Parts: sequence; structure tokens; C-alpha cells
Amino acid sequence: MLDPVLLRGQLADTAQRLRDTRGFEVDVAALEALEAERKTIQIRTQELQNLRNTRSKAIGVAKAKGKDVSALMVEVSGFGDELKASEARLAEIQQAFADIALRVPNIPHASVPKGADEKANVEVRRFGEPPRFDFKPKDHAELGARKGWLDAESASKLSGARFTVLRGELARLHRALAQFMLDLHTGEHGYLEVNVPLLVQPSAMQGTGQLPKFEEDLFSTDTGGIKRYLIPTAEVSLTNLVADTIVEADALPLRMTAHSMCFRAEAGSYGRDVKGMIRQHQFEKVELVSIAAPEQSYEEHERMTRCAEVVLEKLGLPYRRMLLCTGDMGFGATKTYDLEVWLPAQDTYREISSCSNCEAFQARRMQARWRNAATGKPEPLHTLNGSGVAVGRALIAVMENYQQADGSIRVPEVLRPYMGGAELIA
RNA sequence: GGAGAGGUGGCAGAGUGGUCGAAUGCGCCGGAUUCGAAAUCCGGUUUACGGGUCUCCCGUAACGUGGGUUCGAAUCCCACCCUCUCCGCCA
Repeated sequence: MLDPVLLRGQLADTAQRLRDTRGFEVDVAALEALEAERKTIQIRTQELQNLRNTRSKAIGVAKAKGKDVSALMVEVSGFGDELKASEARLAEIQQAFADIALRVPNIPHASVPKGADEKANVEVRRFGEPPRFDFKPKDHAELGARKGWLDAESASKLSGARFTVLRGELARLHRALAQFMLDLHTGEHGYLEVNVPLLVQPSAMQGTGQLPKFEEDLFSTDTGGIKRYLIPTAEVSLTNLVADTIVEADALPLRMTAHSMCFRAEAGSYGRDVKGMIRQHQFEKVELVSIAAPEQSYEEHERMTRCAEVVLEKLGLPYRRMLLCTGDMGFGATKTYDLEVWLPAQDTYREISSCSNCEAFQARRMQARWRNAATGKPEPLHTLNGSGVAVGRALIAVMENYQQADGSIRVPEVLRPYMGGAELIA
């Protein structure tokens, strides 16, 4: 959520900025009308509440002294209806304001290039060279099918489209990747390992911004009459850990990592990446989340992105870092770097990580604050999240980049300790 | 799933209809005392929102959550959620 000040006093300017950067249209007329009424209604409501409180106290005092209170009672009943109506109207207005405000995206940082879609993203850096093969490289689906390692048919029988069954050495390699990433981030990058719930309440989804706007992207359950959502990323669980809390300044930045399942409905992506395990309803990811003081969040963003890059570098996977343009960023982000890994079979780079600074956007939604020593007051934190990295896609990248002519796959050196020392899976 | 107990400020813990945003203790901050410290004493110490004459003042709201009763609710009623203990079941 944007700072309410931007949606009240500086509405015209804010609307212009959202239009320029994201092509998003705020309902200016509706917000203006609500704000105009809100002010008078709120003042009147509080006036009446004050009146009621003072009169009620007076009744209490009079009764204690054994005096007659009937005159006071009549006076109070005179404005009871108006108070009730006024309170109800105020609640309506505040709800209506929130309904709009919760659907307004974040405003991009000044360093973000303007653009409508991914074509305007800017390559920032590049690591490694795409491998050369003296044979035609196979895609991961084909490599996986050879030994029954990767079984889309069985998965489809069990669960339908966009699921995968992994078996044997490939399943182990997948597990090795997750372990390696987790060990790297906890051991060398200073992140605290956290194991999180995969099912969360609607309030958590609203906190990180999936709700109310993107419900169709989520899986949910209402078992026992309780609505819960499956997390699309551990960012939801990790970030919401600081919801409704005030973090002391010396605890910042708070760096947390989690290996988790992620669930995405992938609504609207029919026909895209249908082959193999690039786009699944269920996948694993090692997530990084940083909770930072405002003045350190952009530095933290660079650091976090580096932590994700190190994963790919240690795995020996070629990648490039893209700075997303204003039109291609997620709902809550002010600045995002995507890491794209080289996939030989597709002859292109594909997203494997996305690192975003959300500034106070999520923190405001979830009441996550820190105590600013300079002001002595609780102020919204900055939250950041990044994939460090997507495990399924990392598996694909390793398979395709490390494949041999016979369809066997070399094991990247850093993964061998997790593979019983194996140099090759065949 | 069955039986019981309970949810109050950073923590512990009083408070069963009226000046209670809430005693007391601990913690924390400031001050006094001290050569310094401990101890002791004094004062202060929640958050959100709104208004203003906007480094301060005023108001409103918040005692698990949501409703209800009442002139007035931490306190009474209803529903729900959560925690703990015992039993059952269970990875």
C-alpha cells in the first residue's frame, strides 16, 4: 500500500506518476469524493463520541451522589441515532478507501528505466559463456525421460497438467540443489534458516500483496470452514513474520531464508511452457527475505541480488542480470532485478530468480515497523525478497548445461558432497 | 474428537457495569544520592487514527476477534479464534 498521504493530499501527482510508470489508472474521482466526506464524517463522529462519553461519565457521577439522572438520560438519547449512523458511514468510507488503496501498485524507484514491457528491461551484467556442444543439446524433458527420472505422464495421472514426478538420481540432484543453496545462504551469506507454513491466512496474503487483487493466481482451501491459501512463494510466510511487530533498530537488517514448496495456479498461462518442468503448479524454491531500515534497503537489495548470483556462479551456470523496467515489475516492487540462466535447448536466458525491494509497501499493509532512533517513533520497515534460487529451474539449467552426448549429466562440483561424491549421473 | 482452564500494556499480574488506557511488581528511560557503582528515592515509559495555533496541545479508538445489551462494557450475553492441561487419535 502506498503512503495514504500520497492518495490524499498529493493525489493528482501520484496518479500521474502511476500512469507514467506503470500505465495504472487510479480512480481519482472516487478517492477525492471519499476523502471529502471522510473528513467531515470523522470529525462529526468523534465529536458525538466525545459528547456521549462526557455525558455518560456525568451520569455515573450523579448516580454516585444519589441525584436524579433522568434529564441527562434524555439528553444522551437525543443524539444516539445520529452517532450510530455516523459511525456506520465512517466505517463504510474507510472500507471503500481501503478497497481502492489495496489495489494500487507501488511506485517505481527513480533508478528504474521506464518501459511498457520486458522489451525495455536493461541487461546489467553477464556471467559465464553459454557452453558449446559438439552434438545437438537435448532439452531437460528429453534428458529426464531417458531413464524415467522425470515423468510427466505419471504426474498428469495423479494431479493433471503442470506437475512432475522426479525419480532416482535426478530427484536426488534436485534435493542436492536445495541443500546446497540453503547451506550457502546460512553458512556464507548470513541468512537465518526458517521452515515456514505453506498454508496461510488471507491476512498474510494481503500483507505481501497477493490479495485482494491476485486471488486467481492462488490455490486455496476452506477445509473446516477456514479459508487458507497455499503460498506462491515463501516470501509470503517469511515477510509476514514481522507483521504487527515493532523491530528494534539493532536487529536490522533481518535476513531469513527458507526452502519451501510454492504453489501457483498459473491462470492465464495456458499454452506457455507446457513441456517439461519450467512452469509448474507446484515447485520448490529457496527464498531470501530481508527486513531493512529504509536508509539501507537499496544497499541490501544489491547485496541480496549478489547472494542469488553467487548460487549460479558456484554452480557454473551462465546467467545475466536484468534490471526490470517500470512496466514489467511486480505489484509491490519499487525495483527488481531478474536473474536469467542460460538454457541451451531453448537457446536463450530464462528467469531463475527475481529480487525486489518493496520499500514500505508491504510493511504498511502488515503493520511491520521499526523504531527509528532519530525520531523515536515506530515507522514502516522496508521489505525485500529474492529467489535464491528457484530449485526446479536450477535443476533444468544443470541438466541442460551439464549434459553429455550420451544423455548423462555431469554433477557440478559444489553438489558432489550432496550426491555421495558422484561426478556423473547416468 | 471428549473434559477442563485461560486469553488484560515489553513481561508478570490485579481489576465482575460508572472519573479504567487500566492498580501493583519487573524491565526500560531520565533525575536525585555517590569519588564511581550497587542499593534506595523521585519522575517518566503503548499504539493507531483524526484535528489544531503542528518539535507541542486536543480528541477518538484499542483489554484475543466479531456481534449484542446499556446513557455507559476489560467487566454482562452470543458466536468464533487461539493457548495450556488431561484423555483419545495420529505423521
